Amino acid sequence: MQTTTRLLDAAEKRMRKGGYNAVSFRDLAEDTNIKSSSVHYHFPKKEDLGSALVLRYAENFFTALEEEARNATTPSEKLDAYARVYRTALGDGTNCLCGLLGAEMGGLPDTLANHVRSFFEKNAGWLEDALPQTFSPEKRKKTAYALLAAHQGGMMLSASMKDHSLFDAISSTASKQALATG
Amino acid sequence: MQTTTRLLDAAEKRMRKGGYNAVSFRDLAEDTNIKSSSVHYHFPKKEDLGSALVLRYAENFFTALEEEARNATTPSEKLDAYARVYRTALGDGTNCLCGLLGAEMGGLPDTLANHVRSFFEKNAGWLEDALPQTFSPEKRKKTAYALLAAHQGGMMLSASMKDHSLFDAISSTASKQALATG
DNA sequence: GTCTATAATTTGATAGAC
DNA sequence: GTCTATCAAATTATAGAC
Repeated sequence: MQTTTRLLDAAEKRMRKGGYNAVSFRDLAEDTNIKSSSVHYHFPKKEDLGSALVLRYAENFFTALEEEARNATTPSEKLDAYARVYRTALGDGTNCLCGLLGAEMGGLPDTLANHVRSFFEKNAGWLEDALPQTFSPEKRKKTAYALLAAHQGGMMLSASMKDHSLFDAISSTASKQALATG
Repeated sequence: MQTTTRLLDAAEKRMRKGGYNAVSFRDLAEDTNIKSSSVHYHFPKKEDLGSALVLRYAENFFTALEEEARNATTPSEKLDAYARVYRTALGDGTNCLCGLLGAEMGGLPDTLANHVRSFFEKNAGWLEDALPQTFSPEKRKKTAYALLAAHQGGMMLSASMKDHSLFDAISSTASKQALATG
């Protein structure tokens, strides 16, 4: 496997545990069995590493979402697909990379922060499109952000309480409510 | 004002921007015009500082919640009071301290992590009690965590998108939905 | 692409004087 | 309680050889 990929894998694993400042070039060097100076060859500045990580994460996320929602036709099915992608990302119990970085936003380099905001905006946009066309545009926007907040909050809570079933309960409750209040 | 208090104020301001690892003893020393060695007198280890900070934050939160909900009788009024406390905490646009630390949970000292979990549990407990007694206990628990997730996620999103109105929209949407689906 | 070597800075923490 | 002085370790980053 490509060294760049292995570095991003190691960085994602660490960053999703403790955040941006919990990752060091030396840690990644040890994880991948190279020297920290070699890490700088792949990512000159830490900000470069962070940006690449968020961009890859976002790309993987929306690719998975497209795949998961391929056969979904109703809003309910689409929201289920959305929930499954988050649930898969939760995986072994780590928070969403962008949820974590979003929380640390005030301490991040600008370009990195913008990539994270972009991830949220694209999430909200996808959800808006997934909601019933019978909803007004304003209602769709509000509901989309409510769903995004529920899934981000649910993932953070589930990871921090070490209780995966919490996410499922929160996700299904929020989705059901979103469609019920047509 | 007490030095300990000024230190906690400075630490909270910094930690709510960039997280646990974004706060250093030297930063706090400069903020309060003392030396970093003096900061260690008040908080021997960084973990002590973090724990004291979370405990104070939680205490202030539930004191404010009790006060805000004093005259609330209906579930709707209670949820409004809950939302107002979060909205006040959002204040100038910084995330909830426990929401941020919850996201970083995997990189925190154990005692600190437990204090954060306790904050979430108490939040959920309060919400369970606030919901209509006509709801089943299981439904109250599920709905309580959905509301907690919505407010935590809403605060994170609102702070990171620099859009305060986002929180209001998310909060009111979630509360309305929670009570509508009786 | 990876290495050795190293610089410059930051960080958590302690000893002991006042 | 606060200070000076200091330490050991960690961290981001660069120069130059292979």
